[in-house]
Amino acid sequence: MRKIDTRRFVRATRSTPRDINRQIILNLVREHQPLSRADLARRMDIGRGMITSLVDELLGEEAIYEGATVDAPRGRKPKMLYVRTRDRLVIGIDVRFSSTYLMLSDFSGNPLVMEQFDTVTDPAELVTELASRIGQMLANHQSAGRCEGIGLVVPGMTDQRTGRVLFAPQLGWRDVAMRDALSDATGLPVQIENAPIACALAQMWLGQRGADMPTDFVYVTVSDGVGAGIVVNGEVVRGSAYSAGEFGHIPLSIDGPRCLCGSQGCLEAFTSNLATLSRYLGHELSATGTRKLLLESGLTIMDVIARSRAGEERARSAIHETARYLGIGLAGIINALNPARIFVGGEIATAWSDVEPLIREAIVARVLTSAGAATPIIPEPASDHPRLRGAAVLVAAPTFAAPRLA
Amino acid sequence: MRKIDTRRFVRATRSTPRDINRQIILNLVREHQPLSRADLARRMDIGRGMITSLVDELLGEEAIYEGATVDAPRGRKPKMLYVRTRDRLVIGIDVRFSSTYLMLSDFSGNPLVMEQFDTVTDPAELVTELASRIGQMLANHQSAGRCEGIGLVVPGMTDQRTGRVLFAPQLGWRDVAMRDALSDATGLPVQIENAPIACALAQMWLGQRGADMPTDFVYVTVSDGVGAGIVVNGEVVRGSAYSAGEFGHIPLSIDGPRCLCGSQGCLEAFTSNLATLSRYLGHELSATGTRKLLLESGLTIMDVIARSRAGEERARSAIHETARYLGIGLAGIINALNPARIFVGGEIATAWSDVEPLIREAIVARVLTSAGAATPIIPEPASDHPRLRGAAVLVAAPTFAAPRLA
DNA sequence: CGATATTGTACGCAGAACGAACAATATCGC
DNA sequence: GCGATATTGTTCGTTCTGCGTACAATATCG
Repeated sequence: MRKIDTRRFVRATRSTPRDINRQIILNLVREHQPLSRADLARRMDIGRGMITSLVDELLGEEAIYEGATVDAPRGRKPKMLYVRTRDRLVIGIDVRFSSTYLMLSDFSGNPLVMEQFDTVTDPAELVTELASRIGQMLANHQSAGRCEGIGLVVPGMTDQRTGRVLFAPQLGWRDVAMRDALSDATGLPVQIENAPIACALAQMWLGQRGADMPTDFVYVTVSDGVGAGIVVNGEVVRGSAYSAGEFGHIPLSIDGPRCLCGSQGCLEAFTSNLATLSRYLGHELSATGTRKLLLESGLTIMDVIARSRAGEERARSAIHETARYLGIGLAGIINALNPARIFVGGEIATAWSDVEPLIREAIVARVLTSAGAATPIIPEPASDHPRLRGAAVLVAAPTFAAPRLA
Repeated sequence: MRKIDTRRFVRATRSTPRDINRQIILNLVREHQPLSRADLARRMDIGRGMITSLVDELLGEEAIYEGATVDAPRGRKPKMLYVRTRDRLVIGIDVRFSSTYLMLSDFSGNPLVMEQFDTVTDPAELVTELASRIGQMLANHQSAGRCEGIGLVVPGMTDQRTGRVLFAPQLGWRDVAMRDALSDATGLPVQIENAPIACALAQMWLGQRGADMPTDFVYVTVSDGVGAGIVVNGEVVRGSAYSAGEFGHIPLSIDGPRCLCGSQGCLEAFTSNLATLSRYLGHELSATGTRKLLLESGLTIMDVIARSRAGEERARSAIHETARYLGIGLAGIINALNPARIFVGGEIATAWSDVEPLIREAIVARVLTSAGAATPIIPEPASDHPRLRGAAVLVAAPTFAAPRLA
């Protein structure tokens, strides 16, 4: 039950039903392909004539294509329909603290090439570097299809409307007009998005087909910081000032360790990779000190995970403590939002069999309802490149999204 | 950008544009009345002919009515349109731990009568008592209009679909089919809802007209428990198992005081009325002990607030500590969801001038962004009867809601 | 080889948006 | 006082499009 916003509603016109049904067909084909026209008519409870007309429109726009006629037990054999994704290309970009990742993929997020280079933190220089690499990449794969846009994922708050990065502490960016800069440099449309939200979008649009993706879920990313992409009622939560999902800074223990944000006892101060590392090193977390120490020791979170698996007690205990605190944080999410699923991304996903029981234990101890305590927690390894897949979705999804109405 | 759910979509038919535009007109009149047909045509960017046709339909259904023709500086004088709410009645019911409140109101939530009686915790007996009182109430006000339904608000988790109260700890209810029982006993349609969500709905539909109600806000209720009604993208968050909004049980301090839920250091264990009272009494919070103690002493939270305002130091400090912890909890909400506003309901709203600075201080200390730290926190006194207004909305709002589509 | 089943297309009807013309009702300039 | 102008609300013909029916195409089965 939604209230109509009387200041910015979208009224219906004569072509509204057509737009809606066209989009439904497109999505049905996308998720249940191959489908014949008759299949669509049955699923939509509509005449086959109507389907013919709408499918012709989609075929004309080359949004879908007709495959081979297929065998049937009786009667005329149907011609199957498929969405056209293979030759519609997207550039996905994932800017991270140390490295920037670049991917050329199709509309389904299947990668054609991937590149990686050291992040240039100056925005103008980064745009130049990106534009040159993108030009090269597209030139090398001209035959694969036409590139329809660029999806740029940054570790920070973004404003979709203006295309600006509002604040990205890891890169030292504040109010940078990245979308227009990159768009001007490449001549391609650019979409920008915050990393955890991009991961959530990737799950929403590219998550396991067949099984149904719920309309309420949360994607928690644990890396240098801790963030969340929240999906409620099938839509992403951006917040009124684009800062929703800063999940790392909910309080866990008000007189806990000092957090890099300046506050105290934030979830992030217990469970971020930096927190785990400083716990392992027996060192207090601090903005300058910890990074310096890590740079000197050359130690990464993957090392600690490896040592833990190899049986080193100190590493094991550092990881386990992180898991316990993460479980407490997830319990808070479950009590507050009751999502159908929680995805956990980041390096900790590679040690899942070790940490999962501890996370679950903390959840069971703190979640009010038994249904909530059983919420599936699903790890997503970095090898799936969720951020880059999310970047691709930024460009591809608007084609398939429901029309905004009323 | 919403993804279409390919399993339960709603396809458009020939009458879909009409349904949508009809509903937009209804809402425009509701929120900006009085409006003429020509006003509507301008606001909707549509021909006046179309408006005539749609308005005739609404007039036929008696959803709106035509008022007097009004003066204009030039030309033909317009006939103004108004929504019909005065003679469409609703029974609102608010079941609480000790008392149950009953209200007969119109579709705008304006009360005609209010009653109050001691809560009967046995569901069957309560239904009998309610049915008898409702029958009497409607008989006494037959001339005021027709009653179109009952809105029932309970302190616990509810399932809209089946009309069952899943769990209401204060009443000791578990899986009780309240909707059907009350509907059978009264012959009226019944809607049930959880208390904080009902308060949020009341704000959404009946909040200050003129000023625009944001599409993202949170209503936090602080009474015996602490709960939240969350509104995101203009829709209420119910959660995948109907348990969203249990905000009282997010962790504040993992080795804090024991909470009645069995866990430790929940927000509720710091800021509920029971927590404040036991802090004032210098007593530890416990499920049986605290209630017993309060029953013996006869002390209520309003007493403590009164003593605090009168200058009693121990009361002042108990209230102030509650305010500080509440601020930390609200900071967590702001970091996680970034709502445009937060409403705070419950007895603490009556001491707002005392607690507001402390709440704000805690928020400023813990919220990441300056925009977030400035989030308006708005108290709503119990005298506004938010739960009962929410109950009325449960029945009235579906008439005005946007049609579900795609 | 006709009966039956199924897919996809063609076509006529009807519902509704759209736009233009028109009737109703007022003020203003002269 | 009267025509020019402005504004509101209605009517009506056009056009788009959903919807149902009929039909063509294509296959299997008895």
